[in-house]
Amino acid sequence: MKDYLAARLRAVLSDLKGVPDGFEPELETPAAPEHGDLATNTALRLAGPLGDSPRAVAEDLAERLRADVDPERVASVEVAGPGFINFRFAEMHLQRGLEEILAAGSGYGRTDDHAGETALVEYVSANPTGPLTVGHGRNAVLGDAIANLLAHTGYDVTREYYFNDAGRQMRVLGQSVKARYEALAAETRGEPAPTKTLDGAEGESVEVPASFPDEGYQGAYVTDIARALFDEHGDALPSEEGVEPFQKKAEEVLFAEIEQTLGRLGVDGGIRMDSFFNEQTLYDDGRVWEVLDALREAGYVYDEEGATWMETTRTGKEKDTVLVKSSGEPTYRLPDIAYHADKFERGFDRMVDVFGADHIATYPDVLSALEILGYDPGKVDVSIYQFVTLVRGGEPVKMSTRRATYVTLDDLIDEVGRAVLRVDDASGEDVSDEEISDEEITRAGADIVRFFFLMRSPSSHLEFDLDLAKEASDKNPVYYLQYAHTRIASILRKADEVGVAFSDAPDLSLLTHEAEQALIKELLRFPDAVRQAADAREPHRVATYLRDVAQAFTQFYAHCHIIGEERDLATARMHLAKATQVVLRNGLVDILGISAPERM
RNA sequence: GUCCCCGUAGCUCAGUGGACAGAGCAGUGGCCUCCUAAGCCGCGCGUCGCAGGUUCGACUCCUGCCGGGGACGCCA
Repeated sequence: MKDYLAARLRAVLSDLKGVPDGFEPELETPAAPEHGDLATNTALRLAGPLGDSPRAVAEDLAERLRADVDPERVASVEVAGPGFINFRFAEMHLQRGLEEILAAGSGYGRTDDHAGETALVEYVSANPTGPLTVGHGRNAVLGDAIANLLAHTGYDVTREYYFNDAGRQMRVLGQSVKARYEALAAETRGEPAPTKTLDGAEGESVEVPASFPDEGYQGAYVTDIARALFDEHGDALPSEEGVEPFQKKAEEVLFAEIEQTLGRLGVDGGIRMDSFFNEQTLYDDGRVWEVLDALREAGYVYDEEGATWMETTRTGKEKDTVLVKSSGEPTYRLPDIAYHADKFERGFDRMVDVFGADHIATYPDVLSALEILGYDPGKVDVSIYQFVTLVRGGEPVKMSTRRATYVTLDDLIDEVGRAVLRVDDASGEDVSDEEISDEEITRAGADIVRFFFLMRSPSSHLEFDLDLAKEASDKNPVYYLQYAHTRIASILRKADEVGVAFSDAPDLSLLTHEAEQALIKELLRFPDAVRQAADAREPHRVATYLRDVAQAFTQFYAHCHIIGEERDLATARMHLAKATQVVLRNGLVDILGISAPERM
């Protein structure tokens, strides 16, 4: 409808003299229902250029539009306030819209705005140095939902995970595992293992093997990996030579864990990446050096103090940036540039990077380097999200990966899932009436975790209130949406039992109640809501929208019955309920990645 | 010091330059012989951090300041 009215406005405006070139009419859904179903500010914006008062321009435009517009779609065109033009939908438009929703089914909400275009969404991208934490969770869920949104606007989407298994971090991890392994081997031989003390969590001291790196990873998982190696190989692994076998085993174990965690974090197999891109390949095939040469040829690179620098002062930064250290080893920025160049070479029309706020200072370098290399940085969107604070009992939980004071995503899913299903945390015993499986805990936990990550704007610091998340009550906002879906499922089951059936030709004109009309209008906004969320890369807009849908539905539910009503009315209302279910399901499952249960 | 994000109801947060600023929770008052009350209907709740500016119109854009968080490395 928005598109239709925008087209009619453009047509009417083309008859007028003095309209600025490239003028695009704007249409919005007014906050107050008495201002109609859609409104435009066109007259206000054109009053100046046309040299007339806004009211007069509005009256003129409204007059022309009334003659132009299809009366089966638009019931009224009125001028109001300082010069707004308010449109009211015709009943026939609502009926047809409802039919379209039901006909489209799981395809409703999708548009072909970007049909034929490809997009790459890069997210998670955590190096395998430990389990995924709550912080990674926001990245993973946000990236996944953004990828879903882009797919809904027609993009052919590739989901990619970028990692580096050859850098300093991984070497330190390998050393950490090796130290634990050697201590384990010594202990088994009954030899004393020398130890030393490091700073651990919250100012406490931690005793570690003497060979443990000062910057080593203190998490228990490191010892688990060492133990696994010891169980496999005994103390046969060379203790004097390199860390390769330890690093390799750690990577293998941790990557398997990461994939498993991602697999839990969503409906239908969870988050599944299409591709894992190893930074190391950029070294192996020399691409890193090709990029450096190209930047040098373009005149943006110089050598000083044994290091190689990029003149980022020429691209708007305070300082120049080191690309290659005096050790001959590139900083991470150079492979980042090469990686993005590779994305361009693969021919994507649109590239989205989902990064935490700590990357905010680095990506401008990558974008300006790309521009220097002749790529269009406008094709890259960097979606920055702010950090997550986990709040338990009103107090923030402090986290550090290295010192092992993190909360893993797995633990978060488990803790929340167990709590809402009332499985006793300590014993794992069900304290509810029914047997509860691990799958159910995962689903319940993941639904809530995903929703909490997706209900806020990415630019907003996210306060994850564990106590609220663990409440299986109306306080927990995700249930409001799921409950509306469940309720519809329940009604449709019941209606079937008493013999109210869907019809090929329902009389939808019977849906005249205020609550019915409001609900239909809400449902018809879905494609536009998806489009706006996709364009902004902001999934929380879908969550906000779905809340409005659920609310419109429960109001309809409170006022309008199905069972017990006259047959034709009952049938028409069933169709409306079904259409609502379609929207809730498509939004929850296909975009937010949250389950839409049949029963609760 | 420079840069980025945030500052909206008691709390957590929505709010595409528009018409009297919204939701949930918390508070409070009603509503289950009726398709799940995980619900519905009321009530109260605001110097939209402060001060300027742009605009017919600013919570929204610009500048400055104040407060909270983060980034500024030959770490990733």
